Parts: sequence; structure tokens; C-alpha cells
Amino acid sequence: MQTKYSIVKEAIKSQILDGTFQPHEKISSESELMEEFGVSRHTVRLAIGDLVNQGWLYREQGAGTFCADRSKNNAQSMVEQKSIALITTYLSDYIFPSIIRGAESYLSKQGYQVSLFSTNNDHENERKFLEKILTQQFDGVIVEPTKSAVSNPNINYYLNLERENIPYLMINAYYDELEPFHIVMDDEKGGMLQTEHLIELGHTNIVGFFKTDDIQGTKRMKGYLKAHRKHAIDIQPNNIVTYNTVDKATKPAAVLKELLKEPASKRPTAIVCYNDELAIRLLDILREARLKVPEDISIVGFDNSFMADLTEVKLTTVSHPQSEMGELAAKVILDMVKKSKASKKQQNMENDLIRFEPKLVERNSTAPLSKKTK
Amino acid sequence: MQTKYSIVKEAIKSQILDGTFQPHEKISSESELMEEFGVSRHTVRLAIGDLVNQGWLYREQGAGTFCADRSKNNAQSMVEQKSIALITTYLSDYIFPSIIRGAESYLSKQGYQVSLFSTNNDHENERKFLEKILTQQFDGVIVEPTKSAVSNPNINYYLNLERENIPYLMINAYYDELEPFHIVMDDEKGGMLQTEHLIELGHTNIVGFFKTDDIQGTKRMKGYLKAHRKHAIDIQPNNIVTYNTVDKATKPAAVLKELLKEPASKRPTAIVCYNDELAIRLLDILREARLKVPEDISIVGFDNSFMADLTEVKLTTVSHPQSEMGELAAKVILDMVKKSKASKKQQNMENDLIRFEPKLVERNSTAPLSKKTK
DNA sequence: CTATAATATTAGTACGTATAAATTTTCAAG
DNA sequence: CTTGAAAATTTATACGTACTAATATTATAG
Repeated sequence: MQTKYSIVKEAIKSQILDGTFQPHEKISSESELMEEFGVSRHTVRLAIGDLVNQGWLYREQGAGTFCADRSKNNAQSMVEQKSIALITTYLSDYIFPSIIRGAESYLSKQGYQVSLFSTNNDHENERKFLEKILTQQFDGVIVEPTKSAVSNPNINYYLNLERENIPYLMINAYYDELEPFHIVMDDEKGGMLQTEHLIELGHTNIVGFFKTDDIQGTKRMKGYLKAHRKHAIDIQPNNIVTYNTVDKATKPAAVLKELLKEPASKRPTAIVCYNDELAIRLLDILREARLKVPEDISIVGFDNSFMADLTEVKLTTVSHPQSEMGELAAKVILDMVKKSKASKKQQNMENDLIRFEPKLVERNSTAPLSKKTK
Repeated sequence: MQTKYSIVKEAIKSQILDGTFQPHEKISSESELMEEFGVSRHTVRLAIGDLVNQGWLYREQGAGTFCADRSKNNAQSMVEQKSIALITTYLSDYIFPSIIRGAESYLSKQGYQVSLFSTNNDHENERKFLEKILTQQFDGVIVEPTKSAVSNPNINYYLNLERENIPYLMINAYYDELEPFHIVMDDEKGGMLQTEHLIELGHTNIVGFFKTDDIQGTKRMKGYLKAHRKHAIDIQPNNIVTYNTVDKATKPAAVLKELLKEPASKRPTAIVCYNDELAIRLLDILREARLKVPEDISIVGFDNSFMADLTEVKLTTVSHPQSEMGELAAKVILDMVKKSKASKKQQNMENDLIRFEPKLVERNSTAPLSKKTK
């Protein structure tokens, strides 16, 4: 070994081995090494390059070159995996494909591979997937939580992710027991927007349908209540309808049919829906009951999904970032991955959430309260 | 990846993956690569250096640079992955989420993990994903082909999959140049069903819209033509409209608007659509033109997607197995994986395709030709 | 004191040149 | 045809310059 670069290489390696450089400690910069050894920068870079490839050092542009932590560094890290797990409740329904697309598209561009897991809103499935993720080596995990409003039996698995230094974040909702980084809508404000819009149009008898086994639903309901309180409008006892995953296909429709049997004077004049999917389904019920939207009854959706302007009556609804949210989640998780790779320590994010501002999207499903219904 | 050295790097890697360079074959010398890519020797060496470090190449001073033999290398890193790659054109649109769900759900139950890749119907993306799949170790690949009707530049990658004994199959369509196992609709028959249904209702002036850069579109068009021939009905020259991925958002709508300017006697009385998505879009145009469906004009979709009965006018359409197809694809690929693991030899499937029988789903968008339009 | 803008530092990319060392090719001598 | 020396080719080492991009530090304004 008489080449200059190998002299530099050996010298640095010695300093690592004799403990001069501790793991994650910054070594001399390239220009300092140039002077120190009296060689060109090219030679220094050659030496450092070799050591980086052999796992002795890592470099950070703008920051410096650092001693790597080779303690747990075994054969498995030889294979560059670059893969992110994406757990969602559903994957073919509603706005979820758009969210997934946003994430997949960004991660692909960054050379990452996306593995999909859909829980069908079932904790048992979620558990199985978390086990799989813990068993294999993923760089990061994006989770859309299953039944976020009820207590989650898989908390321990998430804590294990933290222990194993696998970054994760949650979108759309989050488990209250954990305090994960999460990217969500301001659902409470969204619920207020829906309701206030109707109140401003003169409606006072407004029925609200909310799915209450996820946190979005409970927050949107909170917004609905808040809007009533703010405008000092009493809520009729039957006007809050809650449902959940198991009865979502039957209960809201049945309840609405019941409500429509009331005399016209007592009948609600407007409907706040948990989401567009429900709104579209309720539109069918209204059509069957020969009620015109928005003349006879107004209806507001949530999420501004593709469904909203597919129908004859274009839905007034609340915006949801969808693919934008997916993309942001992808960006953030890669950022977390990068940081966790660098420091091998769990990071505390400065701010532990990103909240999207909801906006009302006005279309044709809402109108001022007409006199004739009175 | 837009740096010069990474361009060189990727180019060389591609040539290894597509089989241009066989193991132990000498690749171009540094000076040749300099000319070839118009870069400096330093840049070439950077690229080669990386590839050497990653085990793609090895260098011999004075002799040249050679393609490494990675075959026995990856045997050691066999970690019982149990993962299947799923390449689709789109993932958030239309019926694709359902297909993906069908596959994901089955594969998950079998303990496999699903990695998603969406090409956005772009060959370049398809190539990148195939490279990734060849680089890592997947047990099998399900492909929904990109632009299946035009000649595919990535044939070599598929041949390399065969060479490396990674089973793959195609759904929805297939590349003619290869003869892969594929699971498809009988699209030609589907096109016939659409058209014959209208002919039986008395229509003779039927315009057909077909997307012709995928094989489904060309086959459905074939069915449309066949139905006309069978019933000895001449096709008006303007009644065949073809479009493709790039102009799908504009051309069909524009052409229909033109056609509707014709006097009522010459105007088409029925429309055959490539799929439901297009049918829904054309419904909007018809609504704007104050034409009633199905009284004034009949329209038939294809795929029986969720869109078909979301609108006021429920679409008559042709069934598509969707999630069922995805699930079948999953079953078949696992079968192929099992066989290839057992025999370590490429299998010839007894029958190399599965074809779903299309069925007409009658709803409210088609009606007998009314007298008043004559 | 805090937030922000400007500056400095550090690694990354890319061009150039020159010479050394190992291997292959060529060609002439035997 | 074989051998061996010379020439050509090819990778390896090493110097230089210039600019870019990311990060860290410092100075400044509020």
C-alpha cells in the first residue's frame, strides 16, 4: 500500500479503530485532510469514497463526513432495500386510491418501492401487517389508521416500530394513545363549514349523519355541534345520526327514510353528511321519495371526491387534499427515514402534525331555505 | 437522477439487465464510453466506480471492465421474501382499484406482500419498474400492460424475467410479441354485445368511440365492426372514432359535439363507448345538448364500473370481473411461483390464457329507436 | 430575544491534464 | 509456428480548476 490515497485511507481507518473518531462524530473536512496529508482533494475524495463504500464513514452534503456506526451493521444492510409500507383501511374505495396514488407516485420517483396493505378497517388485519413490517426490513411506514376513534389493541406494535427505529406517520386520522406525527384535515372546522353554510342559507332543521368509529367522524360531528351553538340554534334530538363501519350500508338510509315520513313542517330541510359517498347514497333515497335537491332539501357532502360532480346534482362539499396529502406523506416519511438513517436515534419532530385547511366547494346541492316548505 | 454520471450508470445497468451484457463479457472501454456519452473520463469512472461497488461490474487493469456474475451472489441473500410485484397503468382511476384490491386481498391472505408500481401508461416508467423488479428478488409479477396495442420497447426485460425464472402474467391485455400467460376479457365479444344490443333495438346509425393504443380498444372495435357485418349494416364513415391516451380528455367530447350539429335525420341514434368512464363524460355532453337519454339517443358503456349506476341515468354496459380478475391473477401467479420454485425450470402452462365471458348489463341508457327521431 | 437574510463552509458534480501499471495486440526474429 | 520485444490499449493514480447544492453559522432587523 504505497499509493497516496491508500495512505490517507489507512490513516483514517486507524483513527476510527483506535477510537479517535466515535460513531456519528464529524471527521476532518476534505480541505483539512488535503492540508494534513499534503494531497489533492481528488485523492482525499478517493480515500473517503472507498471508506464510505466499505461502511466506515458516511457523508452529508453541506455538513461534513462522519464516522459510521458499524455496531449493528451486518450483512442485511448490504442490500439496498428502499421500500416503504403503506397501510390503509380501504384501497379501492372512494378517495383512498387518490391518496395512494399521490404517495406511490412520489415514492417511485425517489426510487422507493411501495408495499400495500389494506386492513378493511379491521384491527386483526392491521396487527398482521404490522407484524410483517416488523419482521422484514422497511425503511418507513405510512398508516391510515383503522377505527381511529376506538381504542387500538395494536399500540404495542407501533411502540415497537419506534424501538426498532422504523419511522412511521399517520394520515387522515391518528390514535390518541400514541402521539405520532400525523397529516390530517381540520375535520372539526370542516364540519363547521358544512353546517354554517346551511345555517347561512336559512336552514335550522339540519340532520347530521356521522360515522363515529373513526376520529374524522367524531370531529366533524363536533364541528356540526359547534356551528349550532355559535348561532344559538337548538338541535332536534333526532337530528344527530351516528353509524359505524358495520352498519354503514343500512342504518343511515333507513334512518333518513324514517325522518322523511314526518310531516313536511317537521321534516329536516337540510342534511350534513359524513362524506360524499354517503351523500350520494342519500341522494338516491331522496330521489325515490320524490324530493328535489336542492329545492326541497339541501345536502352537503365531505371530501370533494370524484363522485361529487359525477351525478346530475353536483354536490356542495368540503375539499380534501387527497393525492396532495399522499404526496406530502411520502415526502415527510422520506425525510424521517433520512434523519433516522443519519442519527440512528429516534427523532422528535419539531411540530408533530400538519393540518390541511378545509374549504367549502359550492355546487348545486344546497339552496336557501324556500318558503313553500314552511 | 439527472447528473451525467448517473445517466451513464443507469444506461450501463440497463444494458446489463436487458441482457446486452452477459456475465464476464467485456463492456466498452472508458474512452469509448467517453465518446458514446460525450462526457469526460472522470465522469465515466465515477459511474463505473459506483457500479463496481454495487457489484454490477468488475475491473481488470489493462484488460477492461466486465459484467459481473450476480447469479450466485443473490443466492446468499435469499431471505424468503414472499412478495409479488403488481404493475398497473393507473392505480387510482376507474376499475383499477378494484382489480388491485382483488389481488391484494388474496395475496395478503396467503402471507404475500404486494408491491405496487403504476406506469401512468408510460413505457419509460414500465422499464424503470422492470429494472427494479429484476434487481430485487420478487417471487412473481402481475402486469397490466402499458399501451398494449403498440409495439413494446421493454420486451427484453420480460425475456430476462423468464431467464431469471421469475414468473409473470398479464391481465386485461398482453403484448403480442411475447406470449405470456394472460387473463383477459373477451373484448371482441364484448364489443359485439354492445353493438348487437343496439342493433336489436332498431338502431342502425351507431357511432363507436374506441381507445386504440391498447389492445382492449382495438378488440372492442373489431367486435363493433363484426356486429355490423353480421347484420349487414353499413357503417357511416364518420361513425368510427379512435383516440388514445394523450387526447382522451379532449378528442371524443369534441367529435361528439361535431356529430350532434348534424340534422336530426343524419345524427347517430346510439353510441358505443370504449368504457363507462367515457360514457359518463359523453352523457354530460348530451345533457348540455339537451338530448334525453335514452329517449333521444342510446348509449352503452363497458366494464360495469361503479360509475355505471351512480348517475341519474343508469348505464347499460358490459360486465367486467374487476376484483374477481385481480383475485384470479393472484391465484394463478402463486400457482406459477409454486411450480417454478419446485422445478427450477420455466414452465409451459398447458393453456396460456384465461378468458372471461362478457355479459350485457341492461339498465336505462338504451331504448328502442323511437319514431319521432326519424 | 427571535426570526430572517446573508455569508461561509462542506460535500457533489464535472471538466481538464499527466503519468503509471497492467494487459493485450502486433510484429519481427528465430 | 513459436517466442519475445515493442507498441497500443486500458485501467489506476494523481494533480489541477470551476461551479453547484446542501447545510451551518453569523449578522441583522424587528
